[in-house]
Amino acid sequence: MKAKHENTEAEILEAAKSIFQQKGMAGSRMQEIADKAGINKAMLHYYFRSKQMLFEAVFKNAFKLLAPQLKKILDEDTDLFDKIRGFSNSYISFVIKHPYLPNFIIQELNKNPDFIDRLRAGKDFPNIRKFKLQVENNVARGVIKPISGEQLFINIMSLNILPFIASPLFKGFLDASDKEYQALMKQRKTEVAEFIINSIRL
Amino acid sequence: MKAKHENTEAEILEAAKSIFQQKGMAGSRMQEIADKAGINKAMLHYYFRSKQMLFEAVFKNAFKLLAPQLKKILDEDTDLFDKIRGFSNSYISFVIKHPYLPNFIIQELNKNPDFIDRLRAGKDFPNIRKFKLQVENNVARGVIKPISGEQLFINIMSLNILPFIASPLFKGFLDASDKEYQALMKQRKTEVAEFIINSIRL
DNA sequence: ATAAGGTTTAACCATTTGGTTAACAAAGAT
DNA sequence: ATCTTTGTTAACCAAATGGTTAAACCTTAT
Repeated sequence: MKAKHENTEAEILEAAKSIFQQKGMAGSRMQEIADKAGINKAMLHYYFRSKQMLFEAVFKNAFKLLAPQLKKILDEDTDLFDKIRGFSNSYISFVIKHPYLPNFIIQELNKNPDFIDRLRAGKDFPNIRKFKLQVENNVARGVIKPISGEQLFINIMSLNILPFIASPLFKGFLDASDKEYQALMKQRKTEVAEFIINSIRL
Repeated sequence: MKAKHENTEAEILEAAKSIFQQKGMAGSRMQEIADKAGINKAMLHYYFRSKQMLFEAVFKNAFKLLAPQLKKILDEDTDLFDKIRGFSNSYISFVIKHPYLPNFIIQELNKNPDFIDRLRAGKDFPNIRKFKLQVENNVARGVIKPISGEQLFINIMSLNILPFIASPLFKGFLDASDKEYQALMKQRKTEVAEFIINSIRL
């Protein structure tokens, strides 16, 4: 074997992802990432030069995972109602796999809004154009009440994303245990889509 | 005058609020807070002992500002639909005054979920019981479709809060300028409430 | 006036932290 | 075999950072 670790770079990225997504850029320590990867701290710099560059690698990877989720709702060619149901359903599965990811992206984007420009340059950046047309078409055909694609998109995202991002706050207000809150989220898996569809259906 | 600054403690809190809410606990520097307050760094420790205690003072103040907003929807005695309209309308004004506050609370609660227990001890902690009864009553009277108070509460919060928390992300997806996004938010001031009411009204 | 009290500051301190270096190890190339 | 390249480590470094201290300052009470 050439290396003690099979794929050091990937192991660093995995550890960095875990630490960065839980503690954010400012709250994460290079030493902690190295420890988690079971690797000498100098290796982080050997492979990624600086904390900033390691962070950006993690961030881009995270965004690459999230983008396809959004593409489902923005670019697919399915019926609008099915789309809403499909997204709400699959987003929850996604969050279970990557609990810290959406919040991580939103937070670091808040602290560094110009990241979005660099992301937009990437080919797989989600675009709302097609979704807008679909909504306009459904409005014109009298299938749904008048609403702009932007507002509907924001509504769908909000109803699906915030319950996970703000779970400690909601757990507090609802006085719900982890288990109870999880049950609420499971229930939402179908209920959210119907909530949205009920609102716009004519 | 006894002091160079009229009310040093308040000035520190104001500066700390500004820095902490923008950069979070981990990303904030005591020196930066002192500079912003135009005050020697030692004063921060003189009045608040440690960064942690200064942070908790800021956090409690922030929560004290947010709680009454939620009380409006949870405890007031107005009609359900008016409540939804009233909250959506007033929340946006609140966010304009305190742009970083809701995100700040959600973030720091995520990093420190046991904060919520300490907050719950306070007298003015919002409680959903009354709202649940109101929703159940409206369902029973056939005014709205069947929905649990919890889910409706989560929906109202999500639709109102996330668009501000995730504004850089949404601006990116919608390819909207600051001005355009602000216009969308203004439009939501009334539209969100109708979106919710449309969904549940029988 | 001056003693006493809280308030403020500059200088200082110990620790943490991101980053570097020089030496070492392992594998392939010659 | 040994030279070269790549990967890895322990030790180190300078800067940043939260926190402390001792002296100075200012106001009020005596």
